[in-house]
Amino acid sequence: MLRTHEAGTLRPEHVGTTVTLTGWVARRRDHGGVAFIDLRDATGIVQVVARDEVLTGTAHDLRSEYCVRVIGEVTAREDKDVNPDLPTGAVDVGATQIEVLSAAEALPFQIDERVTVGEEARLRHRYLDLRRPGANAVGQNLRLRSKVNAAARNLLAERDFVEIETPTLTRSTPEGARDFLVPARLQPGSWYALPQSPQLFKQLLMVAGMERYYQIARCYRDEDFRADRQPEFTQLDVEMSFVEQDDVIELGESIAKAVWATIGVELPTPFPRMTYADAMARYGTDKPDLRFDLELVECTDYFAETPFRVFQAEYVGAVVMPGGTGQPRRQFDAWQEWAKQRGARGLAYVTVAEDGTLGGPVAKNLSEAERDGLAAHVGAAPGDCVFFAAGATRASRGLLGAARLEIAQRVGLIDESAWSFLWVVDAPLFEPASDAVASGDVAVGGGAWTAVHHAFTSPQEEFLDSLESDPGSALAYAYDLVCNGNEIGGGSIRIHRRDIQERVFAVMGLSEQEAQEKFGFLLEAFKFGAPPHGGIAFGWDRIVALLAGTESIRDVIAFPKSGGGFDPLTEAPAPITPQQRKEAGVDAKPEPTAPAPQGADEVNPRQS
RNA sequence: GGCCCUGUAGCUCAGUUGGUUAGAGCGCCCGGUUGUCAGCCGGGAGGUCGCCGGUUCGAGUCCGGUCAGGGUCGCCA
Repeated sequence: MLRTHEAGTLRPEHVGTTVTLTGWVARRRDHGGVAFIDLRDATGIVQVVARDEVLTGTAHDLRSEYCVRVIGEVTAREDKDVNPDLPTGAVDVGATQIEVLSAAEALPFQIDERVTVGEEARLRHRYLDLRRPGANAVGQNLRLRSKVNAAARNLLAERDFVEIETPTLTRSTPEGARDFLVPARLQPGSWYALPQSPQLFKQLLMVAGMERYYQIARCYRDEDFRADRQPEFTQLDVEMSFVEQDDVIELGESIAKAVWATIGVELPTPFPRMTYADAMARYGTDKPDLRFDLELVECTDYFAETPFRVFQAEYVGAVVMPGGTGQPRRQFDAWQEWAKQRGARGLAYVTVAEDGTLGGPVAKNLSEAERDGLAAHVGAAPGDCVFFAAGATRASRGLLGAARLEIAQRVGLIDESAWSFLWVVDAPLFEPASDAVASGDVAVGGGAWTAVHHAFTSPQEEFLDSLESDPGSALAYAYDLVCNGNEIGGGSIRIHRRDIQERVFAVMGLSEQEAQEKFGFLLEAFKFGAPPHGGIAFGWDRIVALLAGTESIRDVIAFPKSGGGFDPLTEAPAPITPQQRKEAGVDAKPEPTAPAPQGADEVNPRQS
């Protein structure tokens, strides 16, 4: 070792010890005859006192972020010189020798944690960003992430789970997003896909009798990137055989418990459960934030006889903004803009004055009876205002659900220190493909119905008889884990019976032949004694971000990409040479007459 | 793909109604300083105002386009 001690660990008990330290020059205060050097390593900072005679040779002009090795004796500081802000503040290291291990040019930004630096600069020189000290620094987030990984691995190892790696060069998996593609040099014209998740492989591992599998798996999806999305991201992926929904949920709770324990939070289990239908009706979303109580109020029946045209709709709902009546007019206008940004026509509102009379543009359109009972029906107090959405059920609830969050933020209803966990269960198995098409999605099959989760999700037993006659009512053994309004995990019990799988494909309009083309290898495997199985996958980046107390998953990824999938550090993606292009077979023309290799003519309509 | 915001020194930002030589703090460079701890003092360097075009006697400032970044909706489990 090049050192005997670590800088941040020195204490008065070390006084008199001769130590050798290594680290970086965090700061230098030169007084002519004596200089004070803050020496930083991963454990913290200690002050090195260097007299003139030590600062010779290259050590003479020590500058910021020089990497150095210091030999010296730990000395106690006089009382007046103690720095209470530093864990090592009661001691100095009196240097007898300073060796420059590596010089540093002037840095593109300061390492000092108190200096704010834009994200682009930090990403371009991520290695310097990671060097920055401080509890909220990215480097600390990575250390936390490592502990979180270990906590999960420990728990899963205790329960005899097997950590298994699956291929990253593979076929497309049926997750529904666009695949990243890799040309196959040895088969020009054929391409690998990077996995969107290890879904099919982990099911194969169940057929293989591994019984309990997990993996901290990198996943790839070629979609437009958002604040919270990276083209490559990480899941804790788990699959188990011979289990029912409750078993997977119990495991999920144990994992959450173990993981949150790394930040000293003890989660009470079991977590509450809510049905998907309930979540949509009461919160307008499948991932409700329950850190505050506010709920949507169903008003369709209340306005059944309404004279107000806008409220003569399939669905009318409301959400109350406590104290909202006091908002200035332009704020109400801003709410309209906010709603329009979300694709709504607007956001109707009614104010409730202190004397109980209703105001706002909508009030006069309502019948007298409707006005009289409205505040009581929606639970609005004097001074509150009520926002309404009317129209298609799903879209209206979505708007109100978003308004609910916006209200909570503006009014300050959210307890930022709270951890609210819940399971959302009983998700529908299918959604109408028209919904999917309307929302820009493309059905996996050509039928009227498409899978909500994925095509291998098991229907609950009581809906087996009505799968074909009433697909829209069928519920699945599918469950999402929600934390503070974030979906941090989700999974399902899978179909292991061939007959049910075929019926589900049929409802989705997927022919035998198409199914064979897409998932033939899985269906083949299922012929040979597939065990009942199910699993769950956790959004690892988001979970670590929650634990680290940061908004952005970029802050918990060592080398994240910025918008457009660009890596400011390596400047990937980059052009390739003509030679690479030739070898990769990118430009290979498919033989029109040759029989298409398995799956080769699958063109995802979304790609065109 | 739609909408909104931003782009000025290495970093973080200011820049008035369109008007002389574009500023500040930090950092950097040089010199000084024997008890500092975001040291202090003196001096200095550093700018294609993202890019292209337009309006104007005159553009960092106004207009059009474009690129990049951020946010948001669409998309995405």
